[in-house]
Amino acid sequence: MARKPGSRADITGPRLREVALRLFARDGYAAVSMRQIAAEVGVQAGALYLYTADKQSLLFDLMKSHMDAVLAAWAESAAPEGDAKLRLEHFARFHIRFHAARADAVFIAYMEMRNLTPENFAVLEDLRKRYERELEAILQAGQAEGTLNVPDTKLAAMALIAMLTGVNTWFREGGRLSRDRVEDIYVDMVLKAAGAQAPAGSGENISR
Amino acid sequence: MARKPGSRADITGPRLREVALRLFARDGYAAVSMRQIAAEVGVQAGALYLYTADKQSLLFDLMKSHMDAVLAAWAESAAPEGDAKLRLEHFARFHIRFHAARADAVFIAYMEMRNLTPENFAVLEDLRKRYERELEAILQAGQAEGTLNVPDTKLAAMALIAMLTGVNTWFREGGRLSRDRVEDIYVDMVLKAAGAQAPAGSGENISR
DNA sequence: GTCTATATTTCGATAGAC
DNA sequence: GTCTATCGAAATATAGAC
Repeated sequence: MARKPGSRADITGPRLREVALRLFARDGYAAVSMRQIAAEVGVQAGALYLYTADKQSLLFDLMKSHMDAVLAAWAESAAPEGDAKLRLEHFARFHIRFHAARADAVFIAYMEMRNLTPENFAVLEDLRKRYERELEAILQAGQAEGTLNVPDTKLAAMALIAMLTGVNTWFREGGRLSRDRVEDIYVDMVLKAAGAQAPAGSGENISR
Repeated sequence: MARKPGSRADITGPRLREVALRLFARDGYAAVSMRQIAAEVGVQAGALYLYTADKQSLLFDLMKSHMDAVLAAWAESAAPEGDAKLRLEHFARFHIRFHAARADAVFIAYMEMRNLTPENFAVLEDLRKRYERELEAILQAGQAEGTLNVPDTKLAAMALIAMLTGVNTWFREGGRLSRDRVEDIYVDMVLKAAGAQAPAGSGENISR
């Protein structure tokens, strides 16, 4: 079986990124070798260096692309204005849905921070904080309005994001609860944790 | 400077474990070499194998010891009986305090699961679930009493633990908020998220 | 653009001297 | 019990042929 001598740069580039994303998420950056990635892409290890300067740049590009995508999607998410309770619910639903659709990238984005060089770490840290501040602004507005009640907006933002991102650590499609049901339950807990006055009927099971 | 030829097994064993815990937490299991550990312990790499069968056993022992310690400390924590709200507050405070005192072990315990062999993974997974079930039992009791209100006890248990454990990702001694203040804020959010009726005065800042 | 071949390091783990 | 020395495998990355 003769090997293909032709150029396939247009598909090898994207393939490299998608394979690396999957393997880094499954086994961890440090545990995955360039040879493993190359084998799954279908090229030799040396060929990968046509598409990435080195292994570190590959990790950084994946993580930066993810954070850029999160912030861009949030900016385009048609957030409601006014009532902070509605804005908080919108944020929670956005976060859960966006992150559910990109489980591998999410996992890498917060598991592999320590494998970044200091310079790359600083860039990602800044993007992450920018996202946190979006939530914090909602909590501050709610506090000012009196529709939300959190003891400390900065701390609450981190706590709520930790809770929401935690969905990814256990949720599997086809389990006991549907994706929509899980989303509703988390939204309920987030609103309560943020001190939103319980909506009518919240003493019973939430609808659906 | 002559090298010590004598036996120091009594201190090298514990030193190995404490160095490995610190380095695994900082750089990740896969990124730390036995040579690095040996260098910090102050022995040659080969000498480590007198105290551990291999690198995998070293990781597993650290993780299992941690989970055993969590469960033992919880069992001895003098949990109150009766009112589920008080039991939930006790759990939250226990969790934050115990985990704050063992940040490295906590970090490893949930970051390095994927680096365990399947057999070792199963053992740790079981211990982790046992701990989750302690919280779930409290939530179920509160649901039955009517003092707590969560849409799904199993899911709420995971969500609350994710939120509480998240403290470790950002808290540093000497920051804007004291350890006790952070604990109070998290307890407040946990109780609210679990649907505990707000205590008198919770509309203002909590005391302290 | 992809290949083979390889330079260079470093890895986990072991053997045998003392 | 710790050392030196080392095995065999695998790592990242590069050089040069085609």
